[in-house]
Amino acid sequence: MTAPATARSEQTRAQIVEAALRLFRERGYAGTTMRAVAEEAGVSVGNAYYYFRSKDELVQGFYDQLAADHRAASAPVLARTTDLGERVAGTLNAWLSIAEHYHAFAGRFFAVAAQPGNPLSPFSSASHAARDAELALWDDVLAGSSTRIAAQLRARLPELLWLYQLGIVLFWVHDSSPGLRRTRELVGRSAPLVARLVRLARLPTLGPVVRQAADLAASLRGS
Amino acid sequence: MTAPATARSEQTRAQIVEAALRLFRERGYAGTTMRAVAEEAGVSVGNAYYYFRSKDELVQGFYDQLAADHRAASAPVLARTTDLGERVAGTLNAWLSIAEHYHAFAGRFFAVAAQPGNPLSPFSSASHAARDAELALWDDVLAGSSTRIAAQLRARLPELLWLYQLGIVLFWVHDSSPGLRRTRELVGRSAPLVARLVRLARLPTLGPVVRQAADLAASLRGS
DNA sequence: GTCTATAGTGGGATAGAC
DNA sequence: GTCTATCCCACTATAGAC
Repeated sequence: MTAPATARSEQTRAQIVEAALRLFRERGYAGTTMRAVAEEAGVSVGNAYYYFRSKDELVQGFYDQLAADHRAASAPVLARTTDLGERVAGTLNAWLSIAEHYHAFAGRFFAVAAQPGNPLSPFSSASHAARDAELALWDDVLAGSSTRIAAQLRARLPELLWLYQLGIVLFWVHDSSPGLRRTRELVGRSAPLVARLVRLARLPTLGPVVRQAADLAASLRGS
Repeated sequence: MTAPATARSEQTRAQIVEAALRLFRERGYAGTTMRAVAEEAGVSVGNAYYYFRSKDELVQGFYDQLAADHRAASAPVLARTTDLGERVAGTLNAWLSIAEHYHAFAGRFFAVAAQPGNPLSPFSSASHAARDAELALWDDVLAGSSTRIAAQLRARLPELLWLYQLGIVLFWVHDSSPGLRRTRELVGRSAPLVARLVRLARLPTLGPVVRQAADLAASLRGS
């Protein structure tokens, strides 16, 4: 992070991000120049680069904002029900609602974020704050549910659900159906399935598979 | 495709792709300029753009070549064994072997390919030839195996395995371990698990889950 | 440490002549 | 199909104001 802590710089930084997001929405990512962002924010180009090393990095603001909003938007559902399927679906739908506005340029954004080595990658250490927040959210989803979970699985599950979320996001990015109907449908169908699988994992017959899967999940760490 | 059919243009096109891939390997994607590609191929910049609408689109050549090579590289394993786990692992390892050379710039490449609307997206209609080839390959993997497969699942399975492959590729792209050890390990651990799950799907207890999962897979089509 | 202004480089992409 | 010339913009450099 290039984060200086003074109130003054915080404000300038926020202005720039805000201007950028507004222009991205209006003109798309490619159609928005750094000159335009700087002008819209009322700062010089050099100053914009003082806060963000590249145009790509401007979307970090979007990234951060999204992670914070997600938790807030999920709170109501998590307070309302203890059914795991509903909690999972609700958490994903909350994300879809807050991200909806940015669907048009999210593709470009996630393409940038998907690059290894890019600080915006969800796997990079620069994103670890946002990732940790999401993992904590998924832990809450589990903690408040009435479903009993196989012990082997419990520790790994927030991470697996986060990966599941990334899959949904990937689908969402490519979804051009009106009103994002297809993504909503995918959430509606997959969330109960996920909940069912978590429940099934307690079956003795499935012990070995679950163990194998848990080992696999463990070996994914530290990428 | 922008494909004119004359022998002359075919050749020019091939020259450009060849030059591009060589330079990508040597200098990486960002380090390779269109000017350099054109010069290396012995054509003008404008001419390079006549064949490829953007620098991104240049990697289509890589994409096509990879898909074709994959089938060829998989043939030996598929001829050698009928064990599903080994066939799956072998097919994935074959891909890793041929793609190894390009690992350094593959990240950039797949980031581009992940953009919706981009003709390089594995889900785009422009890539349907390469995708169909991969699906056919996965169908062969299943067809030549000794594992009996739940009927409901059989038709969807090539597609699901292709998605599984995309997941592996995504991991590979972010894998910076020496010799790509971690991806190899992931394949070694996950392939038997996949085979086991396919086998388990025949259990009567799992009927409903499998049906639900198959429905889900069916609803994914047509993205 | 925060910011402006300005001038410059390099490279992706395009227009239009041939 | 191919070229040359040109445009545009991300990004850098610099010098200085507060």
